[in-house]
Amino acid sequence: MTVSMKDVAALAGVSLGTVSNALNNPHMVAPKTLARVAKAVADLDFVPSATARQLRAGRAKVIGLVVPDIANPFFTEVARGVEDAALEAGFVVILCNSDEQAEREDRYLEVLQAQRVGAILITPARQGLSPLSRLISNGAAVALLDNETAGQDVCSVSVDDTLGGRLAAQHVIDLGHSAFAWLAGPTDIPQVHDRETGIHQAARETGVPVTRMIASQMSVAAGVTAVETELASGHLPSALVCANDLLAFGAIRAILRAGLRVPQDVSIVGYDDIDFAANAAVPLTSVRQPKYELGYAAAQLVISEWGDPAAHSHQQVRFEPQIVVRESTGPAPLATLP
Amino acid sequence: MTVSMKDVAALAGVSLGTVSNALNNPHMVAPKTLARVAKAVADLDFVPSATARQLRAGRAKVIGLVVPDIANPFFTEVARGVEDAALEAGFVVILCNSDEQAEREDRYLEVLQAQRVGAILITPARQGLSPLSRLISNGAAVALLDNETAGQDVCSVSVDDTLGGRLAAQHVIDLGHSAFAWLAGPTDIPQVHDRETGIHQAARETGVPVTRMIASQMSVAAGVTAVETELASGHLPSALVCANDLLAFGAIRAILRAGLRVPQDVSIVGYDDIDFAANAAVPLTSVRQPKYELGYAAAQLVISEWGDPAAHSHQQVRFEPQIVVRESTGPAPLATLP
DNA sequence: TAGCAAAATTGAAAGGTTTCAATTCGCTGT
DNA sequence: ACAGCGAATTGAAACCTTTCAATTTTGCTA
Repeated sequence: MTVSMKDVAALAGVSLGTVSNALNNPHMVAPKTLARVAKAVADLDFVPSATARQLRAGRAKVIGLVVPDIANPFFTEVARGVEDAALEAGFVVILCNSDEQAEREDRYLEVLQAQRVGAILITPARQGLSPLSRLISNGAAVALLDNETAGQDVCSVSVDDTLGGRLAAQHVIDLGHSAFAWLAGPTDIPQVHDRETGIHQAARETGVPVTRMIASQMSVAAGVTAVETELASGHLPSALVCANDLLAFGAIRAILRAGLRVPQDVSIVGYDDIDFAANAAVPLTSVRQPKYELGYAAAQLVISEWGDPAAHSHQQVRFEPQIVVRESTGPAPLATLP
Repeated sequence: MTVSMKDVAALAGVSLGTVSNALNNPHMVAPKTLARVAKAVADLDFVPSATARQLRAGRAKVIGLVVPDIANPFFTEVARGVEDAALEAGFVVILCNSDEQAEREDRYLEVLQAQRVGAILITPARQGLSPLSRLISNGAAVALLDNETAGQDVCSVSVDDTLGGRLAAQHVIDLGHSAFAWLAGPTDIPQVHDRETGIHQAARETGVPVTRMIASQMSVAAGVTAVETELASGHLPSALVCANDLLAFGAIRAILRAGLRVPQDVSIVGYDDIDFAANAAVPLTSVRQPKYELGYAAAQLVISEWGDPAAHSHQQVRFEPQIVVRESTGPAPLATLP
């Protein structure tokens, strides 16, 4: 049913080893032999078994991509970058949604170990890389995605979230807002933490007060809930910086529903600059992260480590975010909100 | 470096075959032996090589998921369903974005063949399943995702797009709009075609005229462009049914930018009911597809075919869409638009 | 306690590739 | 014509499981 190298060898009238060389080291087989093998391959429609190759090699040209949630447009873009880099290098990507649950993450890491994957790209669900160490000692090239907490034992690719936080805060401060709120997500997410650090830095340096709200998740619905709660208590200042774009969209939704206008009454800043931000009903001012590039770079890193582990030295690649100003932010209103 | 069954066998003082049985057929090994093997497995931290298993079996517990674009929230949700079903059954998902390009699709199909994947879930970039036949004859279980054009040679899981189109059209007709427009995507996309069929059916049955616009892609940006062009020519009726939610968001954006209101001046209906639709600045009326369930069902189908190909008969599973009414649609305005 | 069936275990083959030491081939220079 | 040499090719081992026929052990019965 499935055609193997043996069939090719038989048809071409050469040995197994020669077929293998024709495929992988063409320079060491005579041109006429090469042609015969090529013809046999074509005639039989032969595609070598990656499985067998991997068994021999001990590790697979496979990248395990472990992300909290592929439904988050940020990770979707990252995944595209990873996938493109992988395809170019003949790697394949296994998709693993951890849902931020350590248990599910562990499950996947075990699966990836069983697959003997050559590389892992992960945004860990929790601090530390202990569950990864087993994989690493088994020879997998690991890189941390958008997370550099774990230090220098592995590669990491991230965006400077502290800077991003500063940029967002500085933008509303520059617009003249005399106070603003920070809509954080779950505080145990490192990215959220770093953005908050940047925001506090900017606030402290300029003396502008910042209040803090917490959304239960990084989702539109959680943003709606958080802002509606705040509106009910009547404390919302004239500008709001959100931990990501989804929360920002939720905030806009809640504000419009309350009969207020964006940006005339409240300015909103998002974070991530997802695709949709540019064309939302109210185009969103946001901190852009080079998402695709992040994924692409991360994949290249592990692919190169895979290619020559000895020559590899772990790197911490860090991208710079930038603020993209659109219609959801504007000058501070003259009067205080009701 | 990597620990194999041989190591386990040695430590437990049994043969290879016994270890294998202990792992896969525990009922046929004596309890005390089982315990010894289990202890050795635990002590050595042994995880069996999926690669070796696959080589022996001739096919891998792997699902190749080939979609046009994982960045489209529809497919993201589908992917989640596929992934969950896969994980439960001990399968792994390889992510393949075809970008609707036949060439890239072919590339991936070859990769999947090399991997000897046991199953393929695909939304084909073009009609017919000729490029798939090789995979099928190699024993892969194939199911068509959201596409049933190819007939009865394979399983398929889809949503009744014709019905969906009818529902969308009927909704605006019920609201009293005396005419409406259909914003289609690329006409060679089967789903778009079927939705259009449903729309025409409803229009014909009720005698309400429908005009047709075409967006170059199924994206927000393309929606903006298409509607702005139409607005410039001044022909936009008071209701607009869009081929998917992204186009609908683009339409809303263009309409708001033109100084019109949604739904007071123009009602907008989307299609897919992506996550974001419920919480957009203007919550979107949309035709809901059971996306997650679609993916989950499709994965179960191929997994079951994989498990017992002989007992399997190809099925065409078809889900029913339903319309979800939100704030982007309202009664027809009394006056004609300027 | 011999004899037997059932239960448990073993050992070797197979699956498709890569690798590498060993062999053969084709020439060159003498 | 032939030694010597590099180039091309071969054959077998190794990678890690699963499978299954063959063998050994166990637990009974007569």
